[in-house]
Amino acid sequence: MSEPPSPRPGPSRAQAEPSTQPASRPTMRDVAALAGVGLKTVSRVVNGVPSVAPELAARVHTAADKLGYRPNLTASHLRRSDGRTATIGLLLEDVGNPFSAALHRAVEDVAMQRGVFVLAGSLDEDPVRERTLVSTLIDRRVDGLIIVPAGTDHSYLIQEQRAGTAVVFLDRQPTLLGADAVVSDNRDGARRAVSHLIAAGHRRIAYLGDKTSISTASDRFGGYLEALRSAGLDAESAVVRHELRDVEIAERAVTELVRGRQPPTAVFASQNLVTIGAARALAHLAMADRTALMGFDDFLLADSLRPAVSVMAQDPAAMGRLAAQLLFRRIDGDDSPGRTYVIPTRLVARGSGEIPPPA
Amino acid sequence: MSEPPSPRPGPSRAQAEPSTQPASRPTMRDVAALAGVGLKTVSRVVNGVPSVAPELAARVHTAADKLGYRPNLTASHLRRSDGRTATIGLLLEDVGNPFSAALHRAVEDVAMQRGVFVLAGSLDEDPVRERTLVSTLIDRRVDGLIIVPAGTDHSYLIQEQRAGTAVVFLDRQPTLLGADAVVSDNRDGARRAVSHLIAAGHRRIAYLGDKTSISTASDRFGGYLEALRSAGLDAESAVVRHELRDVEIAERAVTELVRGRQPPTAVFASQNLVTIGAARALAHLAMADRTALMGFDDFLLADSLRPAVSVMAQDPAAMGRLAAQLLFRRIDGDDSPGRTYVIPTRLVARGSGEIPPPA
DNA sequence: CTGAAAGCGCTTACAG
DNA sequence: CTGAAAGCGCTTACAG
Repeated sequence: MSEPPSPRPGPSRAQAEPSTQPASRPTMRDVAALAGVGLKTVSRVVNGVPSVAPELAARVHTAADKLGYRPNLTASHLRRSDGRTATIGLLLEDVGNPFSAALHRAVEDVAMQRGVFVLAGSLDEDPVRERTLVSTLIDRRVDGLIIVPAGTDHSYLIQEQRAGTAVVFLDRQPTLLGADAVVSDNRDGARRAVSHLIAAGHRRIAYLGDKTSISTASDRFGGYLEALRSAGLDAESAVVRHELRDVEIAERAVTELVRGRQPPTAVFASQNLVTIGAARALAHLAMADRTALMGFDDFLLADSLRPAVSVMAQDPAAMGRLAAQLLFRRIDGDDSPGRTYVIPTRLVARGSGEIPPPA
Repeated sequence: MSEPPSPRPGPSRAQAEPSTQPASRPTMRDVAALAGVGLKTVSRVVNGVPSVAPELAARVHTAADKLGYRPNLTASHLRRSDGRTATIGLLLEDVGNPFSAALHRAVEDVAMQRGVFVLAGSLDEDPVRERTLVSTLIDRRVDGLIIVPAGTDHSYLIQEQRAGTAVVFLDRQPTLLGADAVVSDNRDGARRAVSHLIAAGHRRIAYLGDKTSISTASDRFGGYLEALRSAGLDAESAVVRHELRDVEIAERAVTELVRGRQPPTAVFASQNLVTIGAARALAHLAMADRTALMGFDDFLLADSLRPAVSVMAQDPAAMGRLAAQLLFRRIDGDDSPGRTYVIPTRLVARGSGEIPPPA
């Protein structure tokens, strides 16, 4: 209970001026008063308008520094004629997952170049959360919105577009709404991945995927089926497992399949976590060198596993960058019809996808 | 050149009302006029104040729906007596890297519970960028700031704290500033990791680390030295490599060391990317089963490499959560002296760290 | 070149 | 319970 070094006023001060109430920030008026100039002159100096007498400008700067003045951007945005907040919203699946994080960084880089900040949020595949977060971002008057959608009805955004809020979809297409979208070539990428396995001689190729309500998952499944059909394989009796949401579930699914009566000789995993689960299951069963594995979407350390995992790599940096560029084009006034931009995937052969079927 | 379905007025319209100018959003005044009530009544209804006659409230709701009214939160924040924007700033090393992304998600979860949004930015270890981004976040009047600092002088934040902006440091301590900080037990964690290697019988233990200007790196180096000394090992002649910023550089450094005249029997890597580089180098040299490896900070798939990589795991979720909780405590008025909170690390033995030295 | 008035969309403080 | 006036911190539109 030692006495603090600085003097502590009694409770009477706490009532008149509670200690939780910090000193408020100086405003332009304060600066103007101290500098002995008009409010508008301070505004000009702060905004770098050149037509101010050097002597006045100097006085303003001195006063501003003395008071520790910082302009209030939210007030300035409110009054500005363009009504811009220099803020965009970015709704991702989960800011903490690697794919979302890569998208985020790419968007940030484009936005920061324009002095625009990013309000990011995680949707966790929840359509209700999508609508809630879109709503509060609109209420904050973001200039635009980049959305990796969780829902399957985006007609609620029509009025927002009309009201002047730019909207771009990322990774997944909008539904019931015309808007720009940037997506991977999910269907074709999956088709090429599976064709790669077929070319190595495989006939029993299992599909392991996420829930089909996610459009990318169903597109990739479509590509899988297409590859089977165009090779004359029986797509009807193919081994298919949907709804694999995480590593453990995927691992169990693969373990079951491989231990089953007619184990697949190759596995196509439609997504990162599923690929990792599959690799893990094959390793545990000591089948990793005998069962081929192709994953959709690359991941860190895929090249360090044994065998190294072959994938159809997406390009999240290119996707995020393009989405941001499209958004700013819209914000700058482009009102052409919404378009979908497809970013190609790339086959990365590392070993697991090149394992031949048993002779 | 086909005619668009909707009528297109000529250039005269384009001048009076350019097509890039979207319809502006309705305001409270518009709603009040349509509902035939006062402005303040609309405000009450929008803010859920109960003392409004049900009949009036219904008229307001009808009018608001009809116009597609959305409240302008930035205007409301500007006028509100507490001056809060319900926004916090989060400055990370890089929103795209896994550790930063995990911190981000944890902060988001705490913030969203309070209806607070997060403006995130990447500093890329650049002190200038730190000051620039802090400045613009202050100008946007964020309620608080969570910073993974890049700089080594934070005295510039003293006036911001005084002006009422809450500041919490994350992962690294502030310098020349009193503020809350949430950090891992870097020094002690490193000491325990290296002691773990010593207990396995190692005497030549290499240190591989990031640049020493990063406080966490120097703390971990300190723990490494402490472990050597307390085991009576010669810290002076220890094999030490700093400035390893990425996987490739670390990989080269380890390759050189292991091929050298007195190769280490164990390696302590102070950071994720360095650990991965070390694992990769040992694998390529076919020394992974003969050279022990301990990393600081866990990473995805560490358990799937062969041998699986032992680490001192940090808890980014707990770190981010606590930082956010502390920030909101400050925002709510806590003005006690800044404190440092240390989150313990946990030794995860997976194999690589338990390899004994050659007999 | 400079500044007083009006207003961005809302809440506060105050009458009725 | 309801609303007209004033004002948050700034920019716009307009005089001087």
